Amino acid sequence: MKSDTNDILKKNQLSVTGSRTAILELFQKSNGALAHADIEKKSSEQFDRVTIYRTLQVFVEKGIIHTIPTTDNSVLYALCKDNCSQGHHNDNHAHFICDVCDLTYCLEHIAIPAINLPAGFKQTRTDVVMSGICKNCSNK
Amino acid sequence: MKSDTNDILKKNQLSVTGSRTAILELFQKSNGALAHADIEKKSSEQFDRVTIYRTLQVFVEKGIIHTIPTTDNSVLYALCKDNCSQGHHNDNHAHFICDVCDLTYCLEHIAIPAINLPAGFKQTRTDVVMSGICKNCSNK
DNA sequence: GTAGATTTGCAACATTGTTGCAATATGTTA
DNA sequence: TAACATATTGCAACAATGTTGCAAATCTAC
Ligand SMILES: [Mn+2]
Ligand SMILES: [Mn+2]
Ligand SMILES: [Zn+2]
Ligand SMILES: [Zn+2]
Repeated sequence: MKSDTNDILKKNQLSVTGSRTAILELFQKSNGALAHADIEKKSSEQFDRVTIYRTLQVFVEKGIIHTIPTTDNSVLYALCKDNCSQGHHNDNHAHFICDVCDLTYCLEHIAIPAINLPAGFKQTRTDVVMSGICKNCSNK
Repeated sequence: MKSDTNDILKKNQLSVTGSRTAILELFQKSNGALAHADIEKKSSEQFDRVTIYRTLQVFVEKGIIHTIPTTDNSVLYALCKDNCSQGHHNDNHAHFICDVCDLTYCLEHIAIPAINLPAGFKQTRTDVVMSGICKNCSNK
């Protein structure tokens, strides 16, 4: 795990630091997406808030994590599993946010369907975010 | 226009007040979606910030406006044109956010395609948000 | 017009995000 | 390994955004 995060950071020309390693591990351990606030809580007392902001920013730029839009003034982040790279994200999968447990899933296997835009519009990114009740919460 | 907003408010069992009428008119005049901050600027000196928060909240609950998720810690709002009602939104169209002019379009004519979820997941809402360059900005 | 209910503005506060800068940690080279 | 140059971090100060309680003002129904 440690050497894993190490590799990821080096591959992206980032120096290996305590906070970057820890935050990256948090994402690897987590089974869903994380909000800034989640990271702040899960790694509390460890890093400054500002460091978390900056780390997330760098990770997004480098294509290590991607963002997920929400309707509640928060942004979620999740590990990129496709081959994303500096300034070029490639994760065109859908996302699912459970209204019950609040877990956010990357639906890696659900590709985003092509959508016909009106003439003149050029799309560079498409987000599909569904919400409802997840598998776990349905079976209860 | 005035009587228009009047009707909308009454139809939704809301008392007709200055701020509600003004904010509703703002949406009607606007050709795109509005963020809370936009409304604050466009109606500055008129209403308290808190009133705007509460008005938007009520409008969403009543199905007068709908939300659009973004990846920048803000939520956008736009008039519902379909027949939405109290607690039951019906606007399943896609949205487009222009990276250049920052205008957000409701693509009323672009229905959201059905997406096959993994077994156990039950979807109640789907947001499709595209970004790129809009028609206007392409032609320049 | 009045009474009762709703809405508003204000104040106070909490949370979230940004910036500059000095101290520290990291990677590199000798 | 030690020293250097560079990148990262933490802190402080600040800005922006969001929330709550409550009294004053406004609205609706009668
Ligand atoms: Mn994802
Ligand atoms: Mn819309
Ligand atoms: Zn769930
Ligand atoms: Zn544009």
